Amino acid sequence: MAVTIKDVAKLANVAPSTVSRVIANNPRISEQTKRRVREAMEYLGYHPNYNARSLANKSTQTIGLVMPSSADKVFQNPFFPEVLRGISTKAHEKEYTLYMSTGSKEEDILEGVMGMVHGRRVDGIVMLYSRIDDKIMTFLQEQNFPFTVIGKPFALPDTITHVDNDNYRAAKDVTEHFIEKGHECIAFVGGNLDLVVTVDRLSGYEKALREAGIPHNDDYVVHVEFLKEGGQEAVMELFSLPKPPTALVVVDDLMALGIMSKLDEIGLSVPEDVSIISFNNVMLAEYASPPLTSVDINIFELGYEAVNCLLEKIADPDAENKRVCIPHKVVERWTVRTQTENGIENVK
Amino acid sequence: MAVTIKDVAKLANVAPSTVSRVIANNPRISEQTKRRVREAMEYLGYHPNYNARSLANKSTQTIGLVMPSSADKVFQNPFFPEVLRGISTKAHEKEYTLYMSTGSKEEDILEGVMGMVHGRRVDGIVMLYSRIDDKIMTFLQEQNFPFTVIGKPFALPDTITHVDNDNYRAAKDVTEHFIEKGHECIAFVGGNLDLVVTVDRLSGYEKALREAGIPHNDDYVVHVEFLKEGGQEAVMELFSLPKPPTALVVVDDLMALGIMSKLDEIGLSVPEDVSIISFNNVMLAEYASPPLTSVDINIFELGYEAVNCLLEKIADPDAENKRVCIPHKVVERWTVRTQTENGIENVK
DNA sequence: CTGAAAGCGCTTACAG
DNA sequence: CTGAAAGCGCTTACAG
Repeated sequence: MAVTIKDVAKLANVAPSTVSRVIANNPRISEQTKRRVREAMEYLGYHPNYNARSLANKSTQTIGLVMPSSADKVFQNPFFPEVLRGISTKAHEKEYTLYMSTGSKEEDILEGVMGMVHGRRVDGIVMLYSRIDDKIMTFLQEQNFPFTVIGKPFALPDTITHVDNDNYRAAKDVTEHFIEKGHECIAFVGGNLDLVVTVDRLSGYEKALREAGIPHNDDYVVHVEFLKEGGQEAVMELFSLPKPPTALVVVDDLMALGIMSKLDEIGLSVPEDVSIISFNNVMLAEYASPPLTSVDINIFELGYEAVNCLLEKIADPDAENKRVCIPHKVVERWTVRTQTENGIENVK
Repeated sequence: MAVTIKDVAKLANVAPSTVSRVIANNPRISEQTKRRVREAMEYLGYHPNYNARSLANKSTQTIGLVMPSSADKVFQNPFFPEVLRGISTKAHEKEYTLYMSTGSKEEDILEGVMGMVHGRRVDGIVMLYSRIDDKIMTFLQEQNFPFTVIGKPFALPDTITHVDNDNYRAAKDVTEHFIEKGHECIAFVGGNLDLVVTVDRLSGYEKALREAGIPHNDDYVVHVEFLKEGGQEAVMELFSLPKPPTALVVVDDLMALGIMSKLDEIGLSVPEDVSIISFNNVMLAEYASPPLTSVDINIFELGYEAVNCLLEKIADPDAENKRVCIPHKVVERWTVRTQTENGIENVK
């Protein structure tokens, strides 16, 4: 069997409890015995058994991650590696480790999450997405288990600590940007309406139009599954309209790529015929042709802060729930042009 | 405190050991008491504590994942969500859960892995990449800890169970495909030479050339970091050559996208001026303009099989190490054309 | 500053 | 078919 605290204790001529204390670096142990014990640990190649530790002190030093269903198209979005990077970074800093949900149906994932919390496998959970009426979120809240969500919880956002962008504001900015450039036929291509981020961005878009006195046109709002296939559908719908839009607010970079590829196919060019701004500013945006103007939502930061908040919550479960807002910034590249009565004026 | 096996035992009027047995569905317990115990569990809302269980029976039902450094560009490759999907699927089937490495320097990751194995946090590990002289792989092997790698271990591949494509063959196929189409100036754009996959594909490429009697040209082999930036560098190098290539074997789809975008910039068109075949057949390949001809390496399957093998290994640690080879298939789209003395013949 | 003891919540021979 | 007991490897009051 592996070497245990007892073996170390014996060799160092102390009690197991003393060994435990030097592991915890308890200040009440003399430097001398600490040294002796440490030598023994070194010599024997001792490593603590985390299961035993967790069982004894009721803390696991690990946080659970709830991803969207791996069957879901969203899962493929480069958003996830990037949030993961943020999450992983903060977790590593604080010496927490990561536990991942599995399963491809919501039921299965929920079961897994129940296992995490009831089985005491994790100290807290971060949800990497936020959708309306999510059973997992509901469960976590019922259990009063420490958790944090990336995105805005739809119901009772004040009850749940979350980190999000101001997606309403961001979409409004983007839409206003188009308006300033002279566009009036501005369409919104949204993703799954279950995703809170979609509804927030849609309201921002609508608000900007209203403020500018541009009548809302139902035909200009289309919702498709995230990702590229969706982009293509969107093009079919929008550009068979009698009066197609000249500018597109697209909720996701990948979708925008899909749109651009389809546009190309039907002989329309970006930005000459249609301008596009999308969201996320994923690496790919820069390498599209032409490079995509996109809203950088600081994905890394979203992940980083989400575990930061979670850790605070674990340390003090009764602390007030908070909302942290990660700033966004539109990164201008080459998919927006000024709209004039007839034809190209300049490309910006 | 949470409800434990003792509470259930008391309510059901049996010994804790009996409860434990009905949880394990031990056939020696009568159906009657099983029912009684289950009712008690249901009534009390009992859930087993996994830490206690793991401690007692020395098995965690979880597998550890070693990802490349999150700081590494490779991490962003859509390859990873897709392997993860395969991994997650098989793990879920067998009721295993997933544990993830964190950290961005190799040192840190190694430390994390040491924690996993020594701390008995996982029953086995799958490495999601394979690079030359990898400390983590060496460690795992020294410890004789059950693990499996996706890709081919560089040293002593017979000693380590792994699942891989026949990358040598695949690259050879692709190169021969170009040769059949009349190309002679065929370049190879590889990734990081530390990655075993790069060296395998390079040899396949070289072999095909040799067999066809095409002299090897050092200038036609360039290595850059995976992903898009790399693609752009590659273009600069290759197309400032006195005699630039007419066909490109590109080791990764994203890199190919970068290449295409750069080619576009300098006024060369695909496939008219240069043909491209890349690897992975990631979703994006289909939506490039023009859609990329790419080698589908069955990423999902790689992940799925990797955990399958791992589970076998955990069940029988002394079983022979094996290599499973996942088939590949080139998916023809629109980036390859037949090369003639002068100009376009047909696009295929 | 250190030790003896109890306990964390399970599982698993051993007995009957 | 079921129970009593020991044990998995730690931690943490309690005492001194």
